[in-house]
Amino acid sequence: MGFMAQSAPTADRILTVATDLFGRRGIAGTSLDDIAGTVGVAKQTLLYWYPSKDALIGKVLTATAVELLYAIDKPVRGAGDGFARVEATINSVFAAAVRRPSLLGLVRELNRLDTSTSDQLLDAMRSHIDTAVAWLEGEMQAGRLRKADPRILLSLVYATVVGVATETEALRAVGWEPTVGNLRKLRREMIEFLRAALLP
Amino acid sequence: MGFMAQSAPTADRILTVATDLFGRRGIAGTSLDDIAGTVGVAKQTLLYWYPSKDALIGKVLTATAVELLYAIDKPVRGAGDGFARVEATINSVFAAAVRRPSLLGLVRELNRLDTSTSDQLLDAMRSHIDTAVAWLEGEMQAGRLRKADPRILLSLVYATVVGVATETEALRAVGWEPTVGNLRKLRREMIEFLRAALLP
DNA sequence: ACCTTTCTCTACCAAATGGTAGAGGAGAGA
DNA sequence: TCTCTCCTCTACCATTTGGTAGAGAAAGGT
Repeated sequence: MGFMAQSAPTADRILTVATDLFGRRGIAGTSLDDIAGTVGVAKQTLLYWYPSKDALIGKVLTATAVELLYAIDKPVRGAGDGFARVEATINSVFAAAVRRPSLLGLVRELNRLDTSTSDQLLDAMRSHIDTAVAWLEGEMQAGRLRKADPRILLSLVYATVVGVATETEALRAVGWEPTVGNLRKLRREMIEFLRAALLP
Repeated sequence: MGFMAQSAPTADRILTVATDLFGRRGIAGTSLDDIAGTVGVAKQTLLYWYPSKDALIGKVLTATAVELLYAIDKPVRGAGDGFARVEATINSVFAAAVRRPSLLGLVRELNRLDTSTSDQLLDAMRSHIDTAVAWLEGEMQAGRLRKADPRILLSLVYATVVGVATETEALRAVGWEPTVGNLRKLRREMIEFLRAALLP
Protein backbone atom coordinates (compact mmCIF):
# COMPACT_ATOMS: atom_id res chain seq x y z
CA MET A 1 0.00 0.00 0.00
CA GLY A 2 2.38 2.66 -1.27
CA PHE A 3 4.70 4.81 0.86
CA MET A 4 7.42 2.21 0.61
CA ALA A 5 10.42 2.85 2.83
CA GLN A 6 12.85 2.77 -0.13
CA SER A 7 14.97 -0.12 0.98
CA ALA A 8 14.49 -2.73 -1.69
CA PRO A 9 17.62 -4.90 -1.74
CA THR A 10 18.37 -4.19 -5.41
CA ALA A 11 18.15 -0.45 -4.91
CA ASP A 12 20.44 -0.71 -1.91
CA ARG A 13 23.04 -2.74 -3.73
CA ILE A 14 23.01 -0.23 -6.58
CA LEU A 15 23.45 2.61 -4.14
CA THR A 16 26.39 0.92 -2.44
CA VAL A 17 28.18 0.12 -5.68
CA ALA A 18 27.51 3.59 -7.08
CA THR A 19 28.94 5.22 -3.95
CA ASP A 20 32.00 3.05 -4.23
CA LEU A 21 32.65 3.69 -7.91
CA PHE A 22 31.83 7.40 -7.78
CA GLY A 23 34.23 7.79 -4.88
CA ARG A 24 37.03 5.81 -6.49
CA ARG A 25 36.86 6.81 -10.15
CA GLY A 26 34.89 10.01 -9.92
CA ILE A 27 31.32 10.66 -10.99
CA ALA A 28 32.17 11.63 -14.55
CA GLY A 29 34.44 8.62 -14.83
CA THR A 30 31.72 6.15 -13.90
CA SER A 31 29.04 5.10 -16.38
CA LEU A 32 25.69 3.56 -15.59
CA ASP A 33 26.86 0.46 -17.42
CA ASP A 34 29.84 0.23 -15.05
CA ILE A 35 27.56 0.35 -12.04
CA ALA A 36 24.96 -2.04 -13.41
CA GLY A 37 27.67 -4.44 -14.53
CA THR A 38 29.29 -4.46 -11.11
CA VAL A 39 25.99 -5.01 -9.36
CA GLY A 40 25.23 -7.77 -11.83
CA VAL A 41 22.02 -6.34 -13.18
CA ALA A 42 20.80 -4.76 -16.42
CA LYS A 43 21.17 -1.03 -16.86
CA GLN A 44 17.43 -0.65 -17.17
CA THR A 45 16.99 -2.15 -13.72
CA LEU A 46 19.18 0.63 -12.41
CA LEU A 47 17.11 3.18 -14.30
CA TYR A 48 13.98 1.67 -12.81
CA TRP A 49 15.15 2.41 -9.27
CA TYR A 50 16.81 5.72 -10.06
CA PRO A 51 15.18 7.40 -13.05
CA SER A 52 18.33 9.18 -14.20
CA LYS A 53 22.01 9.43 -13.44
CA ASP A 54 21.43 12.77 -11.77
CA ALA A 55 18.84 11.21 -9.49
CA LEU A 56 21.30 8.49 -8.56
CA ILE A 57 24.02 11.05 -7.90
CA GLY A 58 21.67 12.99 -5.65
CA LYS A 59 20.76 9.89 -3.67
CA VAL A 60 24.41 8.84 -3.32
CA LEU A 61 25.40 12.29 -2.07
CA THR A 62 22.67 12.59 0.53
CA ALA A 63 23.20 9.03 1.74
CA THR A 64 26.91 9.72 2.11
CA ALA A 65 26.24 12.95 3.98
CA VAL A 66 23.93 11.11 6.36
CA GLU A 67 26.46 8.37 7.02
CA LEU A 68 29.28 10.83 7.64
CA LEU A 69 27.22 13.12 9.85
CA TYR A 70 26.30 10.08 11.91
CA ALA A 71 29.98 9.18 12.26
CA ILE A 72 30.71 12.73 13.39
CA ASP A 73 27.75 13.35 15.67
CA LYS A 74 28.10 10.32 17.87
CA PRO A 75 31.54 11.02 19.35
CA VAL A 76 30.84 14.74 19.51
CA ARG A 77 28.11 14.16 22.09
CA GLY A 78 30.24 11.82 24.15
CA ALA A 79 33.82 12.75 24.97
CA GLY A 80 35.08 15.51 27.22
CA ASP A 81 36.70 18.87 26.66
CA GLY A 82 39.46 20.32 24.54
CA PHE A 83 41.46 18.10 22.29
CA ALA A 84 39.91 14.89 23.66
CA ARG A 85 36.71 15.74 21.84
CA VAL A 86 38.51 16.58 18.62
CA GLU A 87 40.42 13.33 18.87
CA ALA A 88 37.27 11.27 19.32
CA THR A 89 35.69 12.90 16.29
CA ILE A 90 38.73 12.39 14.10
CA ASN A 91 39.00 8.76 15.14
CA SER A 92 35.38 8.22 14.22
CA VAL A 93 35.75 9.83 10.80
CA PHE A 94 38.96 7.96 10.19
CA ALA A 95 37.28 4.68 11.10
CA ALA A 96 34.49 5.43 8.63
CA ALA A 97 37.06 6.22 5.97
CA VAL A 98 38.84 2.93 6.55
CA ARG A 99 35.59 1.00 6.51
CA ARG A 100 34.45 2.62 3.29
CA PRO A 101 37.27 4.46 1.51
CA SER A 102 34.93 5.79 -1.12
CA LEU A 103 32.98 7.91 1.37
CA LEU A 104 35.56 10.65 1.70
CA GLY A 105 36.61 10.27 -1.90
CA LEU A 106 33.08 11.23 -2.77
CA VAL A 107 33.27 14.32 -0.60
CA ARG A 108 36.03 15.42 -2.91
CA GLU A 109 33.68 15.27 -5.86
CA LEU A 110 31.77 18.22 -4.44
CA ASN A 111 34.37 20.52 -5.95
CA ARG A 112 33.48 19.23 -9.39
CA LEU A 113 29.74 19.62 -9.03
CA ASP A 114 27.92 22.78 -9.96
CA THR A 115 27.39 25.03 -6.97
CA SER A 116 23.61 24.60 -6.93
CA THR A 117 23.95 20.90 -6.15
CA SER A 118 26.50 21.39 -3.42
CA ASP A 119 24.55 24.32 -1.97
CA GLN A 120 21.83 21.86 -1.08
CA LEU A 121 24.28 19.73 0.86
CA LEU A 122 25.92 22.72 2.47
CA ASP A 123 22.56 23.80 3.84
CA ALA A 124 22.23 20.43 5.53
CA MET A 125 25.64 20.85 7.15
CA ARG A 126 25.40 24.53 8.04
CA SER A 127 24.06 23.97 11.54
CA HIS A 128 26.66 21.33 12.33
CA ILE A 129 29.43 23.61 11.14
CA ASP A 130 28.13 26.53 13.19
CA THR A 131 27.96 24.34 16.27
CA ALA A 132 31.52 23.17 15.74
CA VAL A 133 32.78 26.70 15.18
CA ALA A 134 31.05 27.98 18.31
CA TRP A 135 32.53 25.14 20.34
CA LEU A 136 36.02 25.80 18.97
CA GLU A 137 35.66 29.46 19.87
CA GLY A 138 34.68 28.57 23.42
CA GLU A 139 37.58 26.21 23.87
CA MET A 140 39.99 28.85 22.59
CA GLN A 141 38.59 31.37 25.06
CA ALA A 142 38.99 28.82 27.83
CA GLY A 143 42.61 28.36 26.83
CA ARG A 144 42.17 24.68 25.99
CA LEU A 145 42.92 25.17 22.29
CA ARG A 146 45.35 27.41 20.45
CA LYS A 147 43.81 30.76 19.52
CA ALA A 148 43.12 31.05 15.80
CA ASP A 149 40.33 31.78 13.33
CA PRO A 150 37.98 28.89 14.21
CA ARG A 151 36.46 28.64 10.73
CA ILE A 152 39.77 28.44 8.94
CA LEU A 153 41.05 26.05 11.60
CA LEU A 154 38.12 23.77 10.92
CA SER A 155 38.95 23.77 7.21
CA LEU A 156 42.59 23.00 7.94
CA VAL A 157 41.76 20.03 10.14
CA TYR A 158 39.26 18.86 7.56
CA ALA A 159 41.82 19.14 4.78
CA THR A 160 44.38 17.19 6.78
CA VAL A 161 42.10 14.33 7.74
CA VAL A 162 40.25 13.96 4.46
CA GLY A 163 43.43 14.53 2.50
CA VAL A 164 45.49 11.89 4.21
CA ALA A 165 42.58 9.45 4.18
CA THR A 166 41.90 9.82 0.46
CA GLU A 167 45.24 10.54 -1.14
CA THR A 168 46.60 7.05 -1.27
CA GLU A 169 48.99 8.11 -4.02
CA ALA A 170 50.66 10.62 -1.72
CA LEU A 171 51.20 7.91 0.88
CA ARG A 172 52.42 5.49 -1.75
CA ALA A 173 54.87 8.17 -2.90
CA VAL A 174 56.61 8.22 0.47
CA GLY A 175 56.78 4.44 0.58
CA TRP A 176 53.85 3.87 2.92
CA GLU A 177 51.88 0.66 2.36
CA PRO A 178 48.32 -0.05 3.45
CA THR A 179 48.71 -2.75 6.05
CA VAL A 180 46.75 -2.91 9.27
CA GLY A 181 49.80 -1.96 11.30
CA ASN A 182 50.69 0.97 9.05
CA LEU A 183 47.12 2.18 9.18
CA ARG A 184 47.25 2.28 12.97
CA LYS A 185 50.56 4.08 12.86
CA LEU A 186 49.19 6.58 10.35
CA ARG A 187 46.28 7.36 12.61
CA ARG A 188 48.57 7.78 15.60
CA GLU A 189 50.87 10.15 13.74
CA MET A 190 47.93 12.14 12.44
CA ILE A 191 46.51 12.53 15.94
CA GLU A 192 49.91 13.70 17.25
CA PHE A 193 50.21 16.11 14.34
CA LEU A 194 46.81 17.62 15.05
CA ARG A 195 47.35 17.64 18.80
CA ALA A 196 50.48 19.72 18.30
CA ALA A 197 48.66 21.96 15.85
CA LEU A 198 45.65 22.55 18.07
CA LEU A 199 46.94 22.73 21.65
CA PRO A 200 47.96 26.18 22.91
CA MET B 1 65.47 20.93 -39.91
CA GLY B 2 63.64 18.68 -37.45
CA PHE B 3 64.25 18.42 -33.70
CA MET B 4 61.72 21.10 -32.99
CA ALA B 5 61.69 22.41 -29.44
CA GLN B 6 57.95 21.70 -29.02
CA SER B 7 56.80 25.18 -28.20
CA ALA B 8 54.47 26.08 -31.03
CA PRO B 9 52.00 28.67 -29.71
CA THR B 10 48.95 26.55 -30.57
CA ALA B 11 50.33 23.52 -28.76
CA ASP B 12 51.09 25.67 -25.72
CA ARG B 13 47.63 27.18 -25.60
CA ILE B 14 46.10 23.72 -25.82
CA LEU B 15 48.33 22.52 -23.01
CA THR B 16 47.38 25.44 -20.79
CA VAL B 17 43.66 25.05 -21.36
CA ALA B 18 43.83 21.28 -20.92
CA THR B 19 45.66 21.66 -17.61
CA ASP B 20 43.05 24.12 -16.45
CA LEU B 21 40.03 22.02 -17.43
CA PHE B 22 41.52 18.72 -16.25
CA GLY B 23 42.30 20.28 -12.91
CA ARG B 24 38.88 21.89 -12.47
CA ARG B 25 36.48 19.30 -13.86
CA GLY B 26 38.64 16.21 -13.77
CA ILE B 27 40.20 14.32 -16.64
CA ALA B 28 37.23 12.04 -17.25
CA GLY B 29 34.91 15.03 -17.07
CA THR B 30 36.71 16.93 -19.80
CA SER B 31 36.27 16.05 -23.48
CA LEU B 32 38.59 16.94 -26.32
CA ASP B 33 35.77 19.03 -27.75
CA ASP B 34 35.63 21.02 -24.50
CA ILE B 35 39.33 21.77 -24.73
CA ALA B 36 39.35 22.57 -28.44
CA GLY B 37 36.27 24.75 -28.05
CA THR B 38 37.82 26.73 -25.22
CA VAL B 39 41.06 27.23 -27.11
CA GLY B 40 39.02 28.27 -30.15
CA VAL B 41 40.34 25.66 -32.52
CA ALA B 42 39.03 22.54 -34.24
CA LYS B 43 39.35 19.23 -32.44
CA GLN B 44 41.51 17.88 -35.22
CA THR B 45 44.03 20.65 -34.61
CA LEU B 46 44.31 19.39 -31.06
CA LEU B 47 44.77 15.84 -32.33
CA TYR B 48 47.47 17.07 -34.66
CA TRP B 49 49.57 18.38 -31.77
CA TYR B 50 48.72 15.56 -29.36
CA PRO B 51 47.88 12.35 -31.23
CA SER B 52 45.48 11.04 -28.59
CA LYS B 53 43.83 12.03 -25.34
CA ASP B 54 46.24 9.82 -23.44
CA ALA B 55 49.18 11.59 -25.04
CA LEU B 56 47.70 14.94 -24.01
CA ILE B 57 47.12 13.69 -20.47
CA GLY B 58 50.71 12.53 -20.27
CA LYS B 59 52.04 15.86 -21.45
CA VAL B 60 49.80 17.78 -19.04
CA LEU B 61 50.93 15.66 -16.11
CA THR B 62 54.65 15.94 -16.78
CA ALA B 63 54.38 19.68 -17.48
CA THR B 64 52.53 20.12 -14.19
CA ALA B 65 55.10 18.07 -12.31
CA VAL B 66 57.88 20.19 -13.78
CA GLU B 67 56.17 23.43 -12.84
CA LEU B 68 55.47 22.27 -9.29
CA LEU B 69 58.93 20.85 -8.74
CA TYR B 70 60.35 24.17 -9.86
CA ALA B 71 58.13 25.99 -7.37
CA ILE B 72 59.37 23.63 -4.65
CA ASP B 73 63.04 23.46 -5.51
CA LYS B 74 63.77 27.16 -5.64
CA PRO B 75 62.94 28.06 -2.02
CA VAL B 76 64.36 24.79 -0.74
CA ARG B 77 67.84 25.82 -1.85
CA GLY B 78 67.52 29.30 -0.36
CA ALA B 79 66.15 29.72 3.15
CA GLY B 80 67.75 28.66 6.43
CA ASP B 81 67.09 25.93 8.92
CA GLY B 82 64.15 24.37 10.68
CA PHE B 83 60.70 25.69 10.08
CA ALA B 84 61.93 28.69 8.10
CA ARG B 85 62.73 26.39 5.21
CA VAL B 86 59.40 24.61 5.44
CA GLU B 87 57.64 27.95 5.51
CA ALA B 88 59.43 29.17 2.40
CA THR B 89 58.50 26.01 0.54
CA ILE B 90 54.87 26.16 1.55
CA ASN B 91 54.63 29.79 0.56
CA SER B 92 56.04 28.99 -2.84
CA VAL B 93 53.63 26.12 -3.43
CA PHE B 94 50.76 28.21 -2.16
CA ALA B 95 51.70 31.01 -4.53
CA ALA B 96 51.74 28.59 -7.42
CA ALA B 97 48.34 27.28 -6.39
CA VAL B 98 46.90 30.79 -6.29
CA ARG B 99 48.41 31.65 -9.66
CA ARG B 100 47.09 28.51 -11.28
CA PRO B 101 44.44 26.80 -9.12
CA SER B 102 44.22 23.88 -11.52
CA LEU B 103 47.79 22.76 -10.84
CA LEU B 104 47.10 21.18 -7.48
CA GLY B 105 43.64 20.09 -8.56
CA LEU B 106 45.40 18.05 -11.17
CA VAL B 107 47.64 16.43 -8.59
CA ARG B 108 44.44 15.07 -7.09
CA GLU B 109 43.65 13.29 -10.32
CA LEU B 110 46.59 10.97 -9.74
CA ASN B 111 44.40 8.94 -7.41
CA ARG B 112 42.04 8.25 -10.31
CA LEU B 113 44.70 7.18 -12.77
CA ASP B 114 45.89 3.63 -13.10
CA THR B 115 48.99 2.97 -11.06
CA SER B 116 51.25 2.44 -14.08
CA THR B 117 50.75 6.04 -15.18
CA SER B 118 51.34 7.48 -11.75
CA ASP B 119 54.33 5.20 -11.17
CA GLN B 120 56.10 7.06 -13.93
CA LEU B 121 55.56 10.36 -12.16
CA LEU B 122 56.45 8.92 -8.78
CA ASP B 123 59.81 7.84 -10.17
CA ALA B 124 60.50 11.41 -11.18
CA MET B 125 59.71 12.62 -7.68
CA ARG B 126 61.36 9.83 -5.71
CA SER B 127 64.72 11.58 -5.34
CA HIS B 128 63.07 14.83 -4.24
CA ILE B 129 61.03 12.98 -1.68
CA ASP B 130 64.04 11.13 -0.34
CA THR B 131 65.97 14.37 -0.02
CA ALA B 132 63.09 15.98 1.85
CA VAL B 133 62.73 12.98 4.18
CA ALA B 134 66.44 12.94 4.95
CA TRP B 135 66.39 16.64 5.70
CA LEU B 136 63.36 16.27 7.98
CA GLU B 137 65.12 13.48 9.82
CA GLY B 138 68.19 15.63 10.36
CA GLU B 139 66.16 18.55 11.67
CA MET B 140 64.36 16.27 14.08
CA GLN B 141 67.66 14.92 15.37
CA ALA B 142 68.90 18.47 15.80
CA GLY B 143 65.80 19.27 17.84
CA ARG B 144 64.58 21.91 15.41
CA LEU B 145 61.46 19.97 14.44
CA ARG B 146 59.11 17.79 16.44
CA LYS B 147 60.14 14.12 16.40
CA ALA B 148 57.84 12.00 14.25
CA ASP B 149 57.88 9.58 11.33
CA PRO B 150 59.30 11.89 8.64
CA ARG B 151 57.56 10.15 5.76
CA ILE B 152 54.14 10.28 7.30
CA LEU B 153 54.79 13.84 8.42
CA LEU B 154 55.54 14.79 4.83
CA SER B 155 52.24 13.28 3.71
CA LEU B 156 50.38 15.13 6.44
CA VAL B 157 51.83 18.49 5.48
CA TYR B 158 51.16 17.72 1.85
CA ALA B 159 47.55 16.80 2.58
CA THR B 160 47.01 19.98 4.56
CA VAL B 161 48.48 22.33 1.98
CA VAL B 162 47.06 20.71 -1.13
CA GLY B 163 43.75 20.06 0.60
CA VAL B 164 43.14 23.60 1.75
CA ALA B 165 44.34 24.99 -1.58
CA THR B 166 42.05 22.82 -3.68
CA GLU B 167 38.95 22.23 -1.61
CA THR B 168 37.20 25.47 -2.26
CA GLU B 169 33.92 23.87 -1.27
CA ALA B 170 35.20 23.17 2.24
CA LEU B 171 36.18 26.80 2.61
CA ARG B 172 32.88 27.95 1.18
CA ALA B 173 31.15 25.71 3.71
CA VAL B 174 32.62 27.64 6.63
CA GLY B 175 31.71 30.96 5.08
CA TRP B 176 35.12 31.84 3.69
CA GLU B 177 35.17 33.87 0.47
CA PRO B 178 38.03 34.12 -2.01
CA THR B 179 39.10 37.75 -1.74
CA VAL B 180 42.69 38.90 -1.77
CA GLY B 181 42.56 39.74 1.93
CA ASN B 182 41.03 36.41 2.88
CA LEU B 183 43.60 34.59 0.81
CA ARG B 184 46.39 36.28 2.75
CA LYS B 185 44.68 35.46 6.02
CA LEU B 186 44.23 31.86 4.96
CA ARG B 187 47.91 31.54 4.19
CA ARG B 188 48.85 33.10 7.54
CA GLU B 189 46.58 30.75 9.47
CA MET B 190 47.88 27.77 7.56
CA ILE B 191 51.49 28.70 8.33
CA GLU B 192 50.65 29.11 12.03
CA PHE B 193 48.84 25.78 11.99
CA LEU B 194 51.83 24.02 10.47
CA ARG B 195 54.31 25.85 12.67
CA ALA B 196 52.49 24.58 15.74
CA ALA B 197 52.30 21.10 14.25
CA LEU B 198 55.99 20.91 13.32
CA LEU B 199 57.93 22.70 16.04
CA PRO B 200 59.07 20.56 18.98
C1' DA C 1 57.01 28.61 -61.20
C1' DC C 2 57.16 24.29 -58.47
C1' DC C 3 57.64 21.33 -54.74
C1' DT C 4 57.72 20.31 -49.85
C1' DT C 5 56.76 21.09 -45.20
C1' DT C 6 53.86 22.88 -41.67
C1' DC C 7 49.57 23.69 -39.91
C1' DT C 8 44.43 23.96 -39.62
C1' DC C 9 40.35 22.70 -41.33
C1' DT C 10 35.69 19.87 -42.92
C1' DA C 11 33.75 15.45 -43.30
C1' DC C 12 33.23 11.03 -41.43
C1' DC C 13 33.11 6.89 -38.28
C1' DA C 14 32.65 3.29 -34.60
C1' DA C 15 32.04 2.81 -29.86
C1' DA C 16 30.14 4.31 -25.59
C1' DT C 17 26.72 6.78 -23.00
C1' DG C 18 22.31 8.29 -20.88
C1' DG C 19 17.74 7.28 -21.70
C1' DT C 20 12.95 5.32 -23.80
C1' DA C 21 9.50 1.66 -24.94
C1' DG C 22 7.62 -2.03 -23.79
C1' DA C 23 7.68 -7.27 -23.21
C1' DG C 24 7.45 -10.81 -19.76
C1' DG C 25 7.84 -13.36 -15.31
C1' DA C 26 6.44 -14.00 -10.48
C1' DG C 27 3.55 -13.50 -6.88
C1' DA C 28 -0.84 -11.93 -4.35
C1' DG C 29 -5.76 -11.17 -4.16
C1' DA C 30 -10.21 -12.06 -6.07
C1' DT D 1 -8.20 -18.82 -13.43
C1' DC D 2 -7.83 -14.00 -14.15
C1' DT D 3 -5.79 -9.84 -13.22
C1' DC D 4 -2.98 -6.41 -11.13
C1' DT D 5 1.27 -4.79 -9.24
C1' DC D 6 6.06 -5.18 -8.78
C1' DC D 7 10.32 -6.00 -10.79
C1' DT D 8 13.79 -7.16 -14.34
C1' DC D 9 14.76 -7.82 -18.77
C1' DT D 10 15.80 -7.21 -24.32
C1' DA D 11 15.66 -4.05 -28.00
C1' DC D 12 16.36 0.30 -29.61
C1' DC D 13 17.67 5.39 -30.01
C1' DA D 14 20.01 10.05 -30.17
C1' DT D 15 24.01 12.26 -28.63
C1' DT D 16 28.65 12.49 -27.35
C1' DT D 17 33.25 10.94 -27.59
C1' DG D 18 37.89 9.68 -29.17
C1' DG D 19 39.85 9.08 -33.47
C1' DT D 20 40.76 8.69 -39.00
C1' DA D 21 41.20 10.49 -43.82
C1' DG D 22 42.39 13.74 -46.39
C1' DA D 23 41.65 18.53 -48.49
C1' DG D 24 43.55 23.05 -48.62
C1' DA D 25 46.02 27.40 -47.11
C1' DA D 26 50.44 29.51 -46.18
C1' DA D 27 55.28 29.87 -46.49
C1' DG D 28 60.04 28.76 -47.62
C1' DG D 29 63.66 26.70 -50.57
C1' DT D 30 65.18 25.76 -55.21
